Amino acid sequence: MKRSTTSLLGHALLGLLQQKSRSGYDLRKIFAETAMGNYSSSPGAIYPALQRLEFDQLIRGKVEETRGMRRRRLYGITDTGVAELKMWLAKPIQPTDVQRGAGELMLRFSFMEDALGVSACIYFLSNFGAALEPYVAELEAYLTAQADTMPLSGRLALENGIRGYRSMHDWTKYALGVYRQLQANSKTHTAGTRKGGPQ
Amino acid sequence: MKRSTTSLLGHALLGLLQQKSRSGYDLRKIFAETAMGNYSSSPGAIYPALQRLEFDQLIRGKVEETRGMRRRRLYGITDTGVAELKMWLAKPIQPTDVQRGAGELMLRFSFMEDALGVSACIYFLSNFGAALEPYVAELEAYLTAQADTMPLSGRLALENGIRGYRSMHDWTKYALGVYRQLQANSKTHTAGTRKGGPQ
DNA sequence: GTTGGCATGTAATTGGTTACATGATTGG
DNA sequence: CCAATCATGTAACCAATTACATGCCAAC
Repeated sequence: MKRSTTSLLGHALLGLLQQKSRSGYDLRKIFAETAMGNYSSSPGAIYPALQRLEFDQLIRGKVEETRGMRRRRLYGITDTGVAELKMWLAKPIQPTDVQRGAGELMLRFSFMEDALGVSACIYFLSNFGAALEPYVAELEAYLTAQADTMPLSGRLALENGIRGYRSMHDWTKYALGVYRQLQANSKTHTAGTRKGGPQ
Repeated sequence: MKRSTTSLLGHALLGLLQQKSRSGYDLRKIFAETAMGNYSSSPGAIYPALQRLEFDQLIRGKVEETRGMRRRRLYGITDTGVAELKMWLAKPIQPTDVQRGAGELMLRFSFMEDALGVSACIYFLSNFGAALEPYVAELEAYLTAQADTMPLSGRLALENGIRGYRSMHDWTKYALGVYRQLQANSKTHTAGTRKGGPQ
């Protein structure tokens, strides 16, 4: 057993463990109860994934004894794990990433600020927007070209896709604005306004 | 080998084969080149899936000889296949369907008109909208409750999700309008305007 | 003292990814 | 004839789903 690659779920776990140490159960609850509902959450997925990450030395588990609690294994990220996470986060955006629904890109973005900082987020967002534009254009071209050969429900489904990607594109602009303002603020008053900003 | 369940890819193939008979290569091209890019398209996925469908008698393949073309196996859907497809399309919408990103729901909708007719589409769209509303509300509640405990990029990612679902909700209303109008038209002039409608 | 939720795991099966292999046919 | 593309497949590997199993601790 040599192991080397890390799956999408593995990276999601890495990202969460970089925020703070957690147990497998904590992680399952996050996937089950929070807005990250689009990931597995079943024990048969989480625990093996954690074992793989630990085998690869990306995380390390310690049985959290004492404290009157049930025995639970707390996982923390290692330096190697942080490095792997950063590499994953910093990967350039490929066209296929956006074709496949952009779910992985959004996951990466949600961990990005803590791991890579604000300027990396800005860079990512502008690349993301630039990747969305031609893709939306392509979908629209396909729609106008093929509209009369496809069934109405197929056409409407495609229109939904276009709307979704356009909304995502709008969002990149909005998020860029938020980050640019945050960057400007941190330059004017040298230290203040971490977390929250104006209103 | 008994087989009985059909995967998502299998249902996508069934839906496409219900429109018309196609070869494995045709199907691969559709996944690779059209807006259905969020499905596999690799030969290692398509051909085994077709074999499973044929084993289950949901489709039937015939080598299309003659015609000066290379040998290719044309698959057509069977009556059993149509029945399975209709069952899948008619399944009630579960909350998990929308949490998981609604991709499967949109796939079902895109095949729905041909297989189940306009009134089924209307029924589906109104249920879809009804399922989206509380989910959007839940996400928004989570955002306002947790906004200050999450990193900014996480918060923004969540906002993107909310925007996406809201756009989908708007779309269900738009699509409902299109179908209602189509239904009204087909009642006034008893026969006309199949495929295309006004304009 | 037993029910129910916390917490961790494993085994069987299945399906997808990647990569490779092969042949036929058309176009230059 | 050679390259590209059409067209179909297979094999190794891996990860996720489902379902099951277990054991602790708290509360009633």
